[in-house]
Amino acid sequence: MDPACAMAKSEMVRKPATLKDVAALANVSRATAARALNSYGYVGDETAQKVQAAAEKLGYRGNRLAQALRSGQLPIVGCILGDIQNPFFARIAHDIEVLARECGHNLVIGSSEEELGQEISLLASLQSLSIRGFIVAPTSADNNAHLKGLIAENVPLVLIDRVAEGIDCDSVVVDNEGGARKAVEYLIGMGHRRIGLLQDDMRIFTSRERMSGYRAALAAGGIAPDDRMVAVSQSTVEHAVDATIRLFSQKNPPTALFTVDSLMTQGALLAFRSMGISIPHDVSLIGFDDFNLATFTDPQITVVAQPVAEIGRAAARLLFDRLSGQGGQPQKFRFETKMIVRGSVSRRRDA
Amino acid sequence: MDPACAMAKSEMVRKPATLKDVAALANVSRATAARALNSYGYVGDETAQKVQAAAEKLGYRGNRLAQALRSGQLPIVGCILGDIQNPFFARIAHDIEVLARECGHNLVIGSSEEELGQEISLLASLQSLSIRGFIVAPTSADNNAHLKGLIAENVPLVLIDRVAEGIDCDSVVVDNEGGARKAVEYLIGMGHRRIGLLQDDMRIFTSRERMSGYRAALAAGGIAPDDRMVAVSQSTVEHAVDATIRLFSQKNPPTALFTVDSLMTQGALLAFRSMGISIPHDVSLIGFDDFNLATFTDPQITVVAQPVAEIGRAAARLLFDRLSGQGGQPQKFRFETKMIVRGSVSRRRDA
DNA sequence: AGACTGTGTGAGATCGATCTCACATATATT
DNA sequence: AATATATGTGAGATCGATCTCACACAGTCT
Repeated sequence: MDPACAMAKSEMVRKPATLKDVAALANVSRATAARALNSYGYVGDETAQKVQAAAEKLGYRGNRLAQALRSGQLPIVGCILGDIQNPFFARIAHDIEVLARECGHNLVIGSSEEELGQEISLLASLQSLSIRGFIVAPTSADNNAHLKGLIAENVPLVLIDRVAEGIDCDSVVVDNEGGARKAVEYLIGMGHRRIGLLQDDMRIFTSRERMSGYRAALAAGGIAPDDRMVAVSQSTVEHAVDATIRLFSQKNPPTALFTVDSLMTQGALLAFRSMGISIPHDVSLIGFDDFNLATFTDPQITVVAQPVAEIGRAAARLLFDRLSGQGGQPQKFRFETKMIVRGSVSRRRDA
Repeated sequence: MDPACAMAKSEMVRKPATLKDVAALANVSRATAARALNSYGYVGDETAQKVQAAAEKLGYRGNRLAQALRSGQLPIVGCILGDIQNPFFARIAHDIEVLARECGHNLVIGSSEEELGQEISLLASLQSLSIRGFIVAPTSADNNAHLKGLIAENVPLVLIDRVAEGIDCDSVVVDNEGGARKAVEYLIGMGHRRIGLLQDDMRIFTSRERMSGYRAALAAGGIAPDDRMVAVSQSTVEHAVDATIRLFSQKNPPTALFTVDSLMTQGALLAFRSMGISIPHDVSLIGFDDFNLATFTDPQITVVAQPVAEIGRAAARLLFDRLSGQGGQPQKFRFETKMIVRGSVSRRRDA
């Protein structure tokens, strides 16, 4: 009556072969089979061949779970980023995955969605897997007991894109403050004085640093900071559109805008278009983080570019160095940014 | 002398607490502790509380590896896609991760980079993890013994974006042929007769289907297929640039181009710009798969959009339905595409 | 011959959680 | 009082791979 039952005898779930099966087929003990397959200790030539043949025949493929339980380590690394849909993180995730594969590891990925709670529970869940190490872009710069916990348990951790207070471990970030400062100084040099900032949540490390670069440049240019010039948004195109519209709907809107990441830059572009504001005629724009789209618009968008191709690789390299037992002081990389001048900033004569 | 040794006594690797530790602290057996924590079988109230307290105190967090070894299943699903950097796949990966998390699972991600070998070894490596199920965008439509192997071992598998010959399992794809056909018919309706196709490797399922829609539309329009109108490229912006340049450097270039994915569409855009070819004046363009950039260009690009927000969720839903024991015939979803007419196609009077 | 070393092998413990079973008690039913 | 049933608990097996240890035999050296 039930076809699944009819199938039961012939075609039922073919379980993967275990070492015991191999040993039985080769007429040796499990211990000997293990020695033959992992080539350690003494094994007779003939025996070794028998075991190899048996393993071959059964399609034996070890059980990494059992191995990991014994050794205490699963050859997997975890990676917790803000959002894989952000091309910046997508690139990083990709590079990490490639390097992990080269090192015989797999990659578990999780999005914190910039929520601390999510980051914590994700981390806990991965930690209980005896995962070997983590690469994390922490959501919060301050609130990081969970990261301290990792370090206390001696699990290798590399922070990426952002560092966290009181966490002493390997890290790879860029010079956010310097990059932001360069950008804003450039705007000031072009005659702008009412310079807007479209920034992300201040919990986030990069947002803080970029904000601080913005402030430093203003100060150096003798411009008083003005809260009306600053809008806060989440890092999505949609939120950035709204924030930009708010910022530019006031009486005395900025003459230039600095956006702290590429999704926000895109949001600003959309907002300007919908408001009929033209770049660079009506307003100048410069964004942190380069992105494909930046060269497709007219005019092309001037940006502060990060060495995105190096960040993921550098972080993965650091992690696998630790995993291979290298000790020593934590290494802290800070990459330089590079301003790419295109056409979205114009000189301002009045002001 | 060695600071690491000095540290050894006080601050050495704090191993996570095991059930045994909890049981010892609560003065009960492991069995009872397990019952108390997982609430099954009979446990005295007082005992249960003691155990809870002990677990709390030690920060006990079960070892998923050990649990998985016993149960035979690790609460992780695997996902093998072409390339997370492609926004289409990034979106899918993100949606799958979210749903996996809701179902108490983690996500292991791998890029096949469209290489069959990579796909096979990645799959083998994940299979030996006793991973519970897979979502795969198979590189090759024909060569799929590894997928058959999965099914033989009764590991739930959902194919996404592409199906594979002779593999009978759940799948989620879009109507590639219909979408491509609509696009090309639209071009024909606008008076074009020399219609170029920029396509991906023919191993790939979507590429085949889109090609076939292209051919069908030509045939229906009474246009003889012409190999000189077809260029093959890998699915990256860079390769697409080259291919487009080749295609449009010939004597009688196409008057319209249909590109089979968004990265190729971007490549074509760059190529046209570098060649001084203007859209839609000199050439009309329509791409498969919508993308952010499409609305930022001038003119905006007409595309055949896929319901990208539904694909990942649908696939994950299918997978978790299987994991929760639902049997029955494989379900095969095929989503409709939708043409979004923007400004990159112009009517052609001559021809 | 007796004491070595060098090879080869298997029995059994281990990793941590879970589950079955047997064995206690306590309460309820005849 | 005798039997049944409900409740609570622990000893030990299990998942699969690996590693320690003990043991067996070969050949070598005094």
